[in-house]
Amino acid sequence: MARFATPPGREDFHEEVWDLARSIPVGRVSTYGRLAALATPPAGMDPAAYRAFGARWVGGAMAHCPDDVPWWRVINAQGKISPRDTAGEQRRLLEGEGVEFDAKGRVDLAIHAWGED
DNA sequence: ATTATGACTCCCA
DNA sequence: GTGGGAGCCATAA
Repeated sequence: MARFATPPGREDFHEEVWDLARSIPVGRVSTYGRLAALATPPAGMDPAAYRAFGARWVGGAMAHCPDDVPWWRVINAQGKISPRDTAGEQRRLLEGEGVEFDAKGRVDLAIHAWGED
């Protein structure tokens, strides 16, 4: 499996991402791209490439994160839960924290989004 | 060395 | 608002 979670020489990138994830308050959510933007991008990498793949690396980091990391508070830029086996459980966890989903199963990022403010 | 794929995002029809 | 394609990194086969 392509655990695409490692930018060139940035195994600690995971730790930074995990730390950012731990910084997400209860009842708030963030996106892969947002966390990637907050994390330190690999030097010399094209911003466009990082924008696109940084988000994937964040996803990869979440894929095998420690148990103390609130991976369920990380969703995609569409405000939806990324297709995954435990997507239903993720939604349940978020709802348990007070995060509201609309009829389309989407989170209102304007209210619950976190990462910059 | 080449091909396929991935917890993504952006752009355009 | 929805849907499909491109982007361009690293890992696995």
